[in-house]
Amino acid sequence: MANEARLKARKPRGFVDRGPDDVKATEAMLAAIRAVYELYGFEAVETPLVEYTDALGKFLPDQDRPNEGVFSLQDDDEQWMSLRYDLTAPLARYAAENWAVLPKPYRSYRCGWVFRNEKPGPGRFRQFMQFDADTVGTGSVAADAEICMMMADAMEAVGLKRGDYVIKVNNRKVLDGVMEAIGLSGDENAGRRLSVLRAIDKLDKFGPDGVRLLLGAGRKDESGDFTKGAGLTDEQIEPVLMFVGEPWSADLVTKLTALFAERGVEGLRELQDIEALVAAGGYSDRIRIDPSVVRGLEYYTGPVYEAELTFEVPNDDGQIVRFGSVGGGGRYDGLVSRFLPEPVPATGFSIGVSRLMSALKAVNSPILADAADLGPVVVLVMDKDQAGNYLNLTKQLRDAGIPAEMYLGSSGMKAQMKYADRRKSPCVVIQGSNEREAGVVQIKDLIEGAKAAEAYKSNADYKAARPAQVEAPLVGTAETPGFVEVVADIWQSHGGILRKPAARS
RNA sequence: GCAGCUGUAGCUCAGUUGGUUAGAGCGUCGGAUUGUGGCUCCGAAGGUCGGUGGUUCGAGCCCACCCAGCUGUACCA
Repeated sequence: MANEARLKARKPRGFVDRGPDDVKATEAMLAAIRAVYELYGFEAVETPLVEYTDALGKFLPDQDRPNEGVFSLQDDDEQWMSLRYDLTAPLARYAAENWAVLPKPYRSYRCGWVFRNEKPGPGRFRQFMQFDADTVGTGSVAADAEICMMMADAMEAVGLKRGDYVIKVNNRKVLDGVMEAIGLSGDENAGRRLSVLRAIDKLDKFGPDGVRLLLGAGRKDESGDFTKGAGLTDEQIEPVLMFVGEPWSADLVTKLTALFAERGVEGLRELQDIEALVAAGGYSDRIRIDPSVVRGLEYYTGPVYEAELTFEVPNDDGQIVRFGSVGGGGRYDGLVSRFLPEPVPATGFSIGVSRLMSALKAVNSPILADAADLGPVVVLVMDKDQAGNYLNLTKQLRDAGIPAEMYLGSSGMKAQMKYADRRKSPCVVIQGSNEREAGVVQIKDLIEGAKAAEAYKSNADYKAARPAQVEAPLVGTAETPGFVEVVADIWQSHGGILRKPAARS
């Protein structure tokens, strides 16, 4: 026994491997989203995984510790570079760098991996995929309304039913108005404003009572851990709770207008405009103004949106779970202009691809069923000296557009059958010396065969019966189809499609 | 980061007040069946008991520290 330490195969914490089913399903989902984005006239753009750290923004917590939150490395000229942690900052860099030549407003989408160097948790990874769409170069709320409508269409394109999701819209200016009204304006209250926003963000998690504690002295969770609150007085807390707890209505707008200074009123007007645009598009049942939406990001300056799934599903332990947010976004008027001498307003939305995917699994979205895949037809190797012959059979199948492979291992027939089974092959092609001399092959349908096998109790009977197995000649005639045709029939009968390249003329 | 809980075979887990050589089911591989995936039967491989140190005649079990995982919470650009 080798006792010396063997290298342990293990993937880094917070990262995931993805198998063939997952890859296929994700591709199908992305294709559906992409189709929606392109229908709206957005064009693709791809940027690198790495950006200069300063281009990712002032949003880095600490320039002295560049690995806090992001993955960073130093170039040979000592410049700090980082793996991107979202797709918005790189887009802002790209738009600014190419501002002179881009059509304006610039409408683009992009999909890709982003990285965050932080503690992973259930459903939270250090590498994950986002799918974004943004309009850069217009301050019109029509751009915000359009993006919300596009997100609603994307939700349905991936198989979510109307009512299973809602796009919630709020406005940072309105939140600012509320805080101004309770005396939290000014630089000296910036930290406290942030605490208030965080507390509001927890409304669906802890309810109004939990938020009240967080706005005041603080809250203790069930493990006994204590979270310090924003330290507001009761007189300050009440208006905040009223604001986030009350449904959006003309009445609320009137009340708030009386309370607000100019900036808050402007926010209210923008929300009303969005509401009207959404109604004109026929999306009022799916896009809702909701004063409790916050979005943590500091760079948002106006409308913010969130795509939330409304259904509940039991998890593996039988507990009821809500998926919650599968995407979000908003207006970030300051981000592009960091690089340019002129103001460049922009708005965009980001879909969390992995989260959306696990939600689609939970509701059995048809888009995933379509992605289910058959393995290749396996040509068994009965006589090792006939490899050229088997390879030729395999090629004939491939030429007909049927995924096929010759068995490349060294095991016997039984193991080859098991291999084909595990590959989810619909059928195998068998040619021993008898068949070869007769110019035929045996074709065994593994899926039908498995059904038929249940009828046999003894293994001897099962083997003798050879269920779901047919013989076919290598070359067909007018009366008898050849083996390629027989395999093609079986392939298609199990839902396989022929991948014949389009004929060239 | 903070708090609580948990680490025994690839997976799910037993393991007595601390007592000889640490078990089961599933899975994997092989055989019964030299040319047929299922079922059944037989067999095999697979373990630094998370790590290090300590207590003890003796530790999977007790103690300390460390590491990892899970749950909650914080942060989440």
